[in-house]
Amino acid sequence: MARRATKAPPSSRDDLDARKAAILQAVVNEHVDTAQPVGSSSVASNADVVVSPATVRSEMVALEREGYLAQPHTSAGRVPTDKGYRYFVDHLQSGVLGSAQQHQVKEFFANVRGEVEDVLEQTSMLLTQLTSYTSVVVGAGHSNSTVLSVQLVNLDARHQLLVTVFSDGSVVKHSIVSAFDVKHVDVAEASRQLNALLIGTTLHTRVQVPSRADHVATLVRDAVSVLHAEQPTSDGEQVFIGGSSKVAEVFDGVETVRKVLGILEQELLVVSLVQDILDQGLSVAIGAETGYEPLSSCAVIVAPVTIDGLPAGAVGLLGPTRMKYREAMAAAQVVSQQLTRHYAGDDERG
Amino acid sequence: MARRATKAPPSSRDDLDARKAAILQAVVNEHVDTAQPVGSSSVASNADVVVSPATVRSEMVALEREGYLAQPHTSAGRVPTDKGYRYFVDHLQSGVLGSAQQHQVKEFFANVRGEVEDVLEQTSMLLTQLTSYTSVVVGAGHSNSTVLSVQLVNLDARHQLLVTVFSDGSVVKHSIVSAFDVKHVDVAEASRQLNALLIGTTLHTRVQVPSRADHVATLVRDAVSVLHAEQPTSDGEQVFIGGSSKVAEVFDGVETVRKVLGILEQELLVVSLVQDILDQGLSVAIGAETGYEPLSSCAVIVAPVTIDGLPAGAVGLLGPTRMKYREAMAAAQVVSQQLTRHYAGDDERG
DNA sequence: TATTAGCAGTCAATTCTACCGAGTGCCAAC
DNA sequence: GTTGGCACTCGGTAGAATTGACTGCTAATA
Repeated sequence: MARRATKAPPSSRDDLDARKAAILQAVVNEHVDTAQPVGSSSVASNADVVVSPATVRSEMVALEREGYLAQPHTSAGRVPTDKGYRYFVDHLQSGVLGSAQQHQVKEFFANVRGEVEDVLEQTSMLLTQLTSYTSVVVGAGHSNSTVLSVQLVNLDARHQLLVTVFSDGSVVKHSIVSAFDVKHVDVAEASRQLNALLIGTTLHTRVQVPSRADHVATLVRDAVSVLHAEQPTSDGEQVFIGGSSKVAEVFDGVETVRKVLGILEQELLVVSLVQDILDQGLSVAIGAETGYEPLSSCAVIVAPVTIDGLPAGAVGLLGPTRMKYREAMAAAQVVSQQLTRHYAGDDERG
Repeated sequence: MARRATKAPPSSRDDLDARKAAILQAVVNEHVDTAQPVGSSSVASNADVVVSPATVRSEMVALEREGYLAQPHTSAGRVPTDKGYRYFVDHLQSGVLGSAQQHQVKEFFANVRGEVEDVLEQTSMLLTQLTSYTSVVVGAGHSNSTVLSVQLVNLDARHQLLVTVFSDGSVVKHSIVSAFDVKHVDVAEASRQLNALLIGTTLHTRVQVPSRADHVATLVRDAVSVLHAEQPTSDGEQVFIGGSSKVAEVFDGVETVRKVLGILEQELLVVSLVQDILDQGLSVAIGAETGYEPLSSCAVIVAPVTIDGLPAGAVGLLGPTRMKYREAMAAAQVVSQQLTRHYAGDDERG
């Protein structure tokens, strides 16, 4: 077990000597291409590997023992494990987008207009087009935004609608059911008071609500509480998922397809999946790293989007562990950067 | 071809005598259950068919000639064609929901609160739970609604947000990019004028915009045009799709799954699919009747939702042509009725 | 000592064959 | 018109044989 290294010492626990690394990379590249287990001879024919198949074989035995490769069955080639992909990704020199794709991205961001929601949704489609993987775009919640305006509107005597505009350009509505018939003048007055109370605050800000028992005060209290109640569930993040049909293209087993779609259906879960990966400081989660068993054969690539240096969402790509990491990561990165720049107060505002 | 009928005359072009009908129904029922071609003997053992397999066989030959059944290959049983399913559906005595499911629906509608969007989304989940099929809920556009309130909000000097509240409780926002720096007082004044102009109108109403060249008038013109521009694309309908992962459960071929998911991704297309079926006065579209080739092995069940007698959306279910029509149609019908009742000005307002 | 060629062994995938059996169409009998 | 009987068809399955892409091991080599 404890063999002494001669030239390139496997310095610590997670480093392979140059030859093993080259072999591992060859295996990953080949397997991503063909979806088949790869054998020693095809590795040996790789330009970066200058030894014979026999040597490759003995190295592969070592790589398997160390958990980077696995063998589906005795007389088959090797397949990368999650750990193998992890090593591959960690030692990947970041790629660049093909020029056609770069052009496509440029063109896209030069031409998008409209509401943030539309831009984000279209961005997700763009990502899917670029990579052929399912994409996710998460828009930030308005927890950092301040209130620009609130307005109470009478739907009928018992039902009011609270419309709040935030500084990030998002608009939310909340309906209020009153226990008493509300007069128009009261709504107008409550609206006025709410504006005075809330403009400039965030959802976190504690505000002093009137404690009187009259109709207007009750309306104001109800409005504030319904607005601030939004907190716990979700911060109003928006999720846009593009190309879920790619799931059926990219995974083989129907069972896998079902499980992955089942995850994608739950938007809150997708948000926290992306968030968790970012929180761990990762840009890729492979297999079990995603934290969700149904995604054990998936890899998720994420890239944060910021506005004025603050986190403001993320873009993501979901594919099989056997995915084209270099290209996909490049795409995610470029798009997230462009998106960041697009909202850097530059010109357009959603 | 022109055979004279003795007892139950096949009155016109689309009617089968009682025996053929019984056989067709038996085939459909069996096939829906087993997903296998159905043979003469298993049909003959059905309680509603009182003849021998040999007789069944000769009838099945006739049914095949008339296009109700098909034979995958010579020595296999029969499978219903789209036409066969169509006959089956047309002559289906409407079923009722199981009591457990009825209870579930009651409970659901007794407890839902909140914004229309949330209710509709949850309704779609309910439908999926009830039937195990993918469900679609389409919320009406606000083409019939009147404007309750409009408000212009300054995001910054060059960007304004137009927030419009409709009588159906929906809120839409539109962003406006100004060619000049806008003062707050101008925004307030424009807001006032817009309210005077638009309250009570629908999106179809022609309004008289000021033709002056000053900043306020320009803002008002921009706001009106951006609001009315919404028309052509979509009426602001909302689509909620639940249980798209069921697609992978219910269809066998990965290719079919991909095609169907590809359709479901295009929300506008889903809206018009549902709308087309309703416009044809149908409640079920089978195979080619859907009008979309990728859905050729699908059936779509729809049921309209009304508010005050006016169409206000629809619920739908998408499954394989080989689907449990009775149960699914019952579910769609019950849910659409409950939804209609729920918004019949009863108590809660979204 | 590291590398390599050679070789025997393993095992999934493929092909072939035979066969079974579900189901048909036809026909003669009822 | 209905039925039982019968020969026929043909997809699906099961088993055996074959293939071939691998491996691990070992002995020779640099």
